[in-house]
Amino acid sequence: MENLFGEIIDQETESTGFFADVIIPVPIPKLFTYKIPRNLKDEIGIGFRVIVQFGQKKILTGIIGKVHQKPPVAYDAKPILDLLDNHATVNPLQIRFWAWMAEYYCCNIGEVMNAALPSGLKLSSESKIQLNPTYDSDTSPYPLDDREDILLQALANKSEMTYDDCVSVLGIKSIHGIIKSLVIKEAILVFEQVKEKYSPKVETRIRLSKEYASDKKALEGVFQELSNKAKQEEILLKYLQEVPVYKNPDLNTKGIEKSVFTDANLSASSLKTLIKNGILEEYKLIISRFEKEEPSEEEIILSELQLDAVAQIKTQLEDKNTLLLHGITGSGKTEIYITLIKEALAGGSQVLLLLPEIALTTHMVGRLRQVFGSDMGVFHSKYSDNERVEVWNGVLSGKLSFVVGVRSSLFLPFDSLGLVIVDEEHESSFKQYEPAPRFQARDSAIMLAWLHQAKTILGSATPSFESFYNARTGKYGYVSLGKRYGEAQLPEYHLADILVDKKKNLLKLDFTRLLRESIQEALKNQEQVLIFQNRRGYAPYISCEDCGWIPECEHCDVSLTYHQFNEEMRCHYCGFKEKVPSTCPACGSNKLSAVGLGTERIEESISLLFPEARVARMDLDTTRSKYGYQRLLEEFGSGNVDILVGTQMITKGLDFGKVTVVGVMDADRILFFPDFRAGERAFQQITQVAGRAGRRDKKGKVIIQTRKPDQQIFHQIIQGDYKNFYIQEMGDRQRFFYPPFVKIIKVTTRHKDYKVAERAARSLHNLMGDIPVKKIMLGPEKGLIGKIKNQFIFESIIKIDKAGNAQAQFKQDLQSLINEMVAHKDFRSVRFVVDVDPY
DNA sequence: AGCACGCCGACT
DNA sequence: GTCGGCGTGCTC
Repeated sequence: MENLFGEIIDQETESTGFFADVIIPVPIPKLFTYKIPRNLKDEIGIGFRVIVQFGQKKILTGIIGKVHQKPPVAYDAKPILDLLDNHATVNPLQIRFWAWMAEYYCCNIGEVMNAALPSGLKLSSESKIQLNPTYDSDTSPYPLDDREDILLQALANKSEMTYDDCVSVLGIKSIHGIIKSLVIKEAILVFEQVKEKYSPKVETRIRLSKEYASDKKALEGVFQELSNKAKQEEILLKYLQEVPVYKNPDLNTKGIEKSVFTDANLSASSLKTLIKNGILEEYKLIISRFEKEEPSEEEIILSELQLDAVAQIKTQLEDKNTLLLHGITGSGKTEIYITLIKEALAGGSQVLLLLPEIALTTHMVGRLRQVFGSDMGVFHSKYSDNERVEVWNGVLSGKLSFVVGVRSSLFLPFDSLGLVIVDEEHESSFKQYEPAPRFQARDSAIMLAWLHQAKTILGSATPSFESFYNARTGKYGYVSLGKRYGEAQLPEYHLADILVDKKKNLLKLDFTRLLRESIQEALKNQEQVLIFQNRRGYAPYISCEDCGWIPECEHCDVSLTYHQFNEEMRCHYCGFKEKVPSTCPACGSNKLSAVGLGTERIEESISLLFPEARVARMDLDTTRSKYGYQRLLEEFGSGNVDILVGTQMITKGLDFGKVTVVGVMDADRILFFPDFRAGERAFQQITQVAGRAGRRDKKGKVIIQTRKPDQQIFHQIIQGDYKNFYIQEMGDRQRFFYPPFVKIIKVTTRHKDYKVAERAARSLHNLMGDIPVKKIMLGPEKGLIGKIKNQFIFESIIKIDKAGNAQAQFKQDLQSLINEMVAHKDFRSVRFVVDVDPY
């Protein structure tokens, strides 16, 4: 600013200038301040999507977090490049929710934004190159080398190329230097192409041109002209048949889908001619990806028990914000939910129902769809991005005031929630582990409800200890639904001792005699059987019978999982795979055998033991596709399958009357998992899968295979004695300082060098010890899996006093410790991950 | 997280 | 000699 005049002007623009603190989807713990161009000043506000440049070249979508007039002092703010919408995409309540989540779960708000916005609402930018129009190879003073020449010639045929295109044209991977050199030689230009990813679904429709639609005479004239053009006449007749415009000219506005003609095998070229001659016209209509369905008028009839529960829920929610609805499987929770949802909607509030992923394809959603029709949004993890954006926009526009969805539906743009329901609240899949934000959706839902001054209902047949504890201490309301709905009775449990059968030589392919006989009987009676084993694949690993050699992953500290179907061994942590060797690489023996049990192997065993039975398997591998799960369910429901083998998945939502036998292959595998929650989970999983047995007219049979049948937990499961199990386990939790008596934070340290990882973990651990907060620290220890993807892993567990703000205090100090550590030159490349309430 | 800048080994 | 490895510093 050399002249005075310029300086004055500059100061004036600065003092009256507007700035925006923008949330950027990058893991950096702050907002970034951009200048708001004068012409956008009046159109912009909190929650608007904007395009900004970040760094040298990246173009990103940001969300306005704050608008102010304070110019930054230390740097020059870049301008906001553009505004994407004329409305806020994210509301202020959401921004508060993001900020809370970032703080509570120790991550950056940008990471929350990344998880929250469907990627269809985030622009992507891609670097592309084009020919410099002023470039002329004949007059250019710079000679090109071979590669540059090849690239330039490839570019001559196209208007633009991406970096990836260049890589494939040249067949080498480092193209940056070549591009840079071409830019210097003024042969090409580099630019950033920004594209909106969401595209609405468009339907091509056909209608009569205006002049014929309302004018019968004119239309008759057309028919006369077409009298010798049979194909065109046929099309026109077809149209009039579908859309009787002469009866009601208004019908013409919507016309019909173009596909009607092609489906009827009418000539496409004649249709084209009619359009060209202006008799018909073609137009595009933006349509919804979701089919319209009318809500039913049907009245929900509640049993006396259910009515009573609804009344209790309402009374208790008068002075409690959160309530636990404890109802065993099949106790009719769905109807209770429907009643409460209807009432909340009638009062003008929005409603969110969270379900675990695997429960989302089951009959409950079907039932809700029947009742609420397309007024209900469904938010799936298997939905495409476009579908997600449509649900988002549906909520934003107020068209959808009720959404059923997985944990990420917490982020939808609700502005007036009245009720949040978390069903199957004990499910561990409500916790997100990777990537950040590592949030617990059930807990976050309670926070979200609080922000909206809404009520939360947690539903479960086997509540998490946290929730049950909160209910018993009066923090939450509590309503219990004791009886099974209808006539169904509790199943009959049997413990089958694997070791005893093995000694007596009665164990065949891992099936005890009791289980085999029970299956046989069910098959005879044409009843169905469920076999539960919470491990997919064929077998956990392969081992050499002679020397005990076990194949391990080269990059991770785990054994490779054996997949029989392609004779491959795979690492479930990094994806490394290898063919099964024919002989043991350690001793040369050819006695390599699979050890352990996966669903795939059980399926195989069943077809050997019961060759006449029709077997199916339900696990992650057989339900990957969008409708895979549903297809299997239908198959089983229709009776085309006698025995269904599966993981966790079969414990949810299977609601068929013909299952009389449920087998738990290996209860010990759940029970002896090295984790304080193992008992709780075993109780939940076994109870859940047992709940699938026996309905209406017949008592079911549940056979639990174990090597230690005399454990108390089995008797509590058999009695359905959740409360006593709880009281006993809680004694241990209190004695050994586990949740819900303390808050747990897990700090993971990762580095490719074992020594560095260990030293960094130790240093941080010691520093954490000095944080003045009441706590117990464990570790740092080598992770349960000591190495993943060539990174060595150490973990510290910190159990923090629940009282006061000890946890908040600790997290704050921890953050600055980590910053200190990372600033130290020895630990610069060490990764520290904080997981709050890791479970 | 990406990405640019900057300083040391094995190759046309 | 250079290409290209990844250490380190920054992003409004």
